[in-house]
Amino acid sequence: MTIKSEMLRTLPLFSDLAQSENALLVANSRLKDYERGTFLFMHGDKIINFYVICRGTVQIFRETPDGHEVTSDLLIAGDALNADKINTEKLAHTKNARAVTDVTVLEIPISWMQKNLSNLDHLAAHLMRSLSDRLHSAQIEAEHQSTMSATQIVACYLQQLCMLYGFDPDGFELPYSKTLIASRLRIEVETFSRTLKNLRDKGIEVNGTHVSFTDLQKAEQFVCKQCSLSEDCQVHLSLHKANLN
Amino acid sequence: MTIKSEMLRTLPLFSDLAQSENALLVANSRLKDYERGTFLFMHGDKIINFYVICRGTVQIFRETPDGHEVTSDLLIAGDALNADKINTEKLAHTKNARAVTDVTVLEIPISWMQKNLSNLDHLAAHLMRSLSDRLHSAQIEAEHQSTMSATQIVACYLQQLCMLYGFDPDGFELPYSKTLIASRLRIEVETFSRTLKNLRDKGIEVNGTHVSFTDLQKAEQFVCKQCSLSEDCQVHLSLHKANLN
DNA sequence: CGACACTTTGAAGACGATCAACGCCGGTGG
DNA sequence: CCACCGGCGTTGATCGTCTTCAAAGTGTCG
Repeated sequence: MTIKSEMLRTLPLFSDLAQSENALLVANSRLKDYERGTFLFMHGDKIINFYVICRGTVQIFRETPDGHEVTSDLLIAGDALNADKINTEKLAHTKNARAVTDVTVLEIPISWMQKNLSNLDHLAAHLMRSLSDRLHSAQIEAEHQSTMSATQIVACYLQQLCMLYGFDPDGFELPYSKTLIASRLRIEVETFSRTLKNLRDKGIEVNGTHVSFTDLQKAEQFVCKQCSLSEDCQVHLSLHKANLN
Repeated sequence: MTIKSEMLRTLPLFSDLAQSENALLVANSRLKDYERGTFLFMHGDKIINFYVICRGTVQIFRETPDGHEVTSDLLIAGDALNADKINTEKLAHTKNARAVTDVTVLEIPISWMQKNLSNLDHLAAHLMRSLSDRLHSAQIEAEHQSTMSATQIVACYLQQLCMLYGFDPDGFELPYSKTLIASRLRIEVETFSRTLKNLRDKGIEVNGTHVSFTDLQKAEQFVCKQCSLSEDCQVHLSLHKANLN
């Protein structure tokens, strides 16, 4: 039980909760593992749980009528899932959530959240914060999609990846398959592959799964300002470094 | 003072607030008019207020380096503005907000919101709901941008317009200039203009500013499912009808 | 070894952006 | 009253970029 309580405290979402709040959460949640490839939920399933990812990566995606897979998000440790379902009348999921790697999540019944959120001041604030952040990123991304070239989008993503995951700019390995990344960026694998060549001129070298920023300054000025560094990834960073052990 | 109190109650965001909450809000907010073309705030301005639109339309937009104007949102009566700024450390706006028509807004200091939100249970819940909804639309839109053709996007928008604004599908006038709509949809005016021709085959007739759905069934199956009707526009609808008088 | 998923490369095609020109107003000023 | 202008909308032609289709190379795992 104490393990769980400690686990909760390492999650940014629950970091500074009052003793009582923490205890309540511990009592009303459970840690669960999902094996690589298994589904947390599928399109059409009843909306039951709110999740916080503790370990691994979860892919949120939809299938288009023609059987094509469109991923709308890749969630990592520290991210909340279904936060936007707490205040809604929707009963069924419209997307699928699948474990990309082996995954550990904290599950909390949405119904419980709905009833008790007003008693959990700090948590409510964190959730709002989380929603705001996510909304912000969504808007930035939308702007990118319509403003920047595929090459710029990829450059931007690689840079974000590096910051958010705490990788070394001088050299790191892509955490996902190129197919998955391309899908996440809403471009075709072929296009993605081709952009990597163009990026060499922009100070970003990619060979196989190995990425390195060879000319940070040149890379910096190629991607948009908004993406170069944000403050709020620090929480994630510490969490990830803990997981790297 | 009672007028303002009544005004508050007509806003979905504040509809079912407790007497005490309502009173608090009345005391800490003010109604303000903005003339067509004036700015509520500009890029770089300090973030001061949370707004709720009571009348008119507000355009949220950014200027790209090359002087091009990219609108990220068009807000109408009932919509909240800056809800995502309540839980943030950001100090300055990154976008502009301009009155498209003469506008009335309710202004509430963000700093006050930050301090008192935990005492306003209902309001907090509404705000979360509002954020969730907005996030949801943003995600849908992102999906659209990468999945659908310009023609489909326009069809989808026209249909949403019709529902959200409570227009008659048999015939209504576009509420904004085509330039503005195109910008909102992140396509060029020329492209927008051309899509309108294609739409005739799909059961949507547009002449000048006049729109009419001539074949609802055909139109319906041309746009995506998610856009065909959502429950939560009812609140807006009633509000708008009140404004039409 | 062979099946299969992933990645790369090439060639063709589609779609939207861009550039340029024109018609259509509504307003302004001579 | 007319001439001129600027903003808006349409249309045509061209161009660039991304998708699509096809093929072949790479790697992994049974």
